[in-house]
Amino acid sequence: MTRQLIADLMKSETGLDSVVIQGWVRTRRDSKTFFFLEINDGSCLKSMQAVVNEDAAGYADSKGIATGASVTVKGRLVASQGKGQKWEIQADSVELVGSADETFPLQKKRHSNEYLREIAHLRPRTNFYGAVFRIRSKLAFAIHRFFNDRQFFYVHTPIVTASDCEGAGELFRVSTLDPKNPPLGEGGEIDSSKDFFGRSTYLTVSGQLEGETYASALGNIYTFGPTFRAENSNTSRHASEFWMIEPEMAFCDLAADMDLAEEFVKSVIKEVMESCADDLELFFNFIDKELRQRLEFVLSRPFQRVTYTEAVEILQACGKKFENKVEWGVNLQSEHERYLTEEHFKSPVTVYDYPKELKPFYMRANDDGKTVAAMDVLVPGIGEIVGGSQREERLELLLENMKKHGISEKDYWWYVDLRRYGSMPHAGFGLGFERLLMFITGVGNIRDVIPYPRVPGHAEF
RNA sequence: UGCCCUGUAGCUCAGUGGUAGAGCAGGUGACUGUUAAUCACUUGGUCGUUGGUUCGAAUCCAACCGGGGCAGCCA
Repeated sequence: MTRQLIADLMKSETGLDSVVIQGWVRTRRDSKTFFFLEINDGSCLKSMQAVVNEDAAGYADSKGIATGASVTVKGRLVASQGKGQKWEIQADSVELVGSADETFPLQKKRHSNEYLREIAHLRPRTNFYGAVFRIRSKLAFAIHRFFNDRQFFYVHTPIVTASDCEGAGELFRVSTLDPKNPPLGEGGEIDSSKDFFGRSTYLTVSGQLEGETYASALGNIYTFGPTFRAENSNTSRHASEFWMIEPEMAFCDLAADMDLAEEFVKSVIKEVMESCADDLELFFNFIDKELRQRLEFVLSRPFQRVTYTEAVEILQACGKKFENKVEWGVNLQSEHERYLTEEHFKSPVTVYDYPKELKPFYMRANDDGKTVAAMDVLVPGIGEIVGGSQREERLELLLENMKKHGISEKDYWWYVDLRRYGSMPHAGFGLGFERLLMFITGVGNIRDVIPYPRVPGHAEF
């Protein structure tokens, strides 16, 4: 007899004569001749209450069945006499599978997220983290479905890469050289040609450039995989290892790119709200009282859309004191982005057409000579969740840009080739998976939505 | 990387210069339906570390270590 999932039993229309559940004891309440067990098997937020009378098999040996232990309970699914649950199991037998002694760190009370991070191997056994990671799974699936439904192809871009991409932040080096005795070149520098790949390699910071090559063949593609940034960022929304979704569309301009980003965010939120209603209740009730309203608001209204220039004008005219001055040509700071999305528009905002000096070499120059076809989607509470652009498809302009940014044409020969052979307008964006999950759950720290978060100084587990 | 906050029992925290406390958890007992069960009793501490000030330091000061927040960088 195989175990049945509590998620399924909870939905049962009728009582059942013979059921088996296996899971972990959340709490035990003793009475003189019987006890209650609350058992969670991870299949859903709810735990199943089992009533174990003294005539149940295993009752005599049940002393070790305490919080944290794993158990098998066989019995009948019956309507509960008590309040708080529809169904409970009247146990015919109870069996201790694996005990948990009094050192088991999870107690039947609230723990701080900071404490639970230190026991990240056990925290998924709590209601909060169980819900986070069930939703994480469903969200990932919703993302694949979104693209699959629209005939996008899923491309696996490399995780080890040689492109010191975009001249952006620091990269993690990938090497098999002996750090104590690396081969040296004539100038005393490490000779990467002797390394495993015959050159310097890194963990990817983005699959975009490779994604563009596949969009230039399959049409519409997306990537969804781990991404690594070695920046010494210490904030609640940065991790050194995170997952990113990067669609890339051939024959597509910035307007359609923004349309897709907005549709994407709405669609996956809608799907998660339907498929994870129970788990989301926990966040609505205990994490953020305004969360439900905010998600429904996002679904019901179009995103606001402003150019960078308009955003600057709004910020300059709003009369609010900012720590950092707002000036055309300067990056919007967190406080500015937050003002736009949280106070001025009170909704997600897409800001587009940024000054070209602020953006990387691959973004397409606009006709005004000053801006590029870039866009960021900002959401309340988190800030930037999507960054994207239309790519520069014109060979001469791309080469010119690369020169300006000090990027070697030789290293990116294959990327430049796309502009030589059948070039076409194309666009895409990158979306931080964890940031989206934070937005949907209202969880305030990225370390609480990744099973084993990697941040500067921390790689335990 | 910069600025700020913080470290007391297994957990959450009180104690702010004069003999270390509470709730929960753990243990023992009671209880015929509990829901973070309840009730009674009970175990449990080099007050992060090192140094300094003081007759006396959990308390004041410094450094270091750990945790957190904000900013920059971005997703």
